[in-house]
Amino acid sequence: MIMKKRLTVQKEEIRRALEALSSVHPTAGMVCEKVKEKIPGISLGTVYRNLKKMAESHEILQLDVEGEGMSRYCVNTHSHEHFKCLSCGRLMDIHLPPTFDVDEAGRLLSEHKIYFHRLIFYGLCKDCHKR
Amino acid sequence: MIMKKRLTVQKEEIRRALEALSSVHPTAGMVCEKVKEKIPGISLGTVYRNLKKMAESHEILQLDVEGEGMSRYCVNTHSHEHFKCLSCGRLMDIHLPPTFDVDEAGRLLSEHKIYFHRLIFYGLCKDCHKR
DNA sequence: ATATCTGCAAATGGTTTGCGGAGGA
DNA sequence: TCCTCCGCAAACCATTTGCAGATAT
Repeated sequence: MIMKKRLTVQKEEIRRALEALSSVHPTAGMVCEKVKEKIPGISLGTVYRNLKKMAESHEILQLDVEGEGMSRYCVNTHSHEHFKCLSCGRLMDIHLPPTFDVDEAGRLLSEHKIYFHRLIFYGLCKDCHKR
Repeated sequence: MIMKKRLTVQKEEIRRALEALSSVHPTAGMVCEKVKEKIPGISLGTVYRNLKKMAESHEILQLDVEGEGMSRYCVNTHSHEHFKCLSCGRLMDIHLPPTFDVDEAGRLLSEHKIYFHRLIFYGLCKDCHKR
């Protein structure tokens, strides 16, 4: 049972939107709005379907932030962590040094086979903290 | 505007259920079923309302595991991390050594004020890995 | 006494899905 | 042509909420 993947303009634009919005870590709805600039007729269902496939194939990250009722998506698959500001609500990237290997620490401290992790910090961002 | 808290049997039993089910990291529905053994008439709405308050006041942890459509709850507020087995689906505790200070690493590597974090590892648990 | 809490049931809202038609290979 | 993908709209389902009565203090 071979499942051939097709390249559609919708899929391309969804990826493009994810990249354009990467700094805000968009939700499915935000991605859909962005794609509408190019494809006004795009449907939210299509966006969800594609995001789900991309997340399952590890092309993108799906982030479930505590307290938010919806998922955010991240095109940056390079190892990095996230920070959520409890004041302004922004979700930002944080890069830990390679010497601080989270997965490796988990492997050393448990007998499980660890594939990947999700780490989100919560607090006040630099800007909100100053005020 | 003072909001006085009342002690109700529902609240007590919800906490008791959370403790009894702590090893499985129960969902709201599971907590409700457990409480029904003592209070058959308990409503799911009451369970949700209490869990939400407890999570907001940091009495318990609310865990949003990737791919699961619902929250899990954790009474253990001592510092620890979680591991989700992608095969059997179990969510387990992992204890990292105090020397591996996740929050401190975040503070050092960013200019944000970090209050807490959520870290979940994904992979194959010891049992599933053996098979 | 009275303000909070509960049970009930309806509403909410993000996400999924069935279907018939469109379109990529 | 064939089969996957799309748009549409309804369905799903975890969670929230309005209301009237119950209850803790």
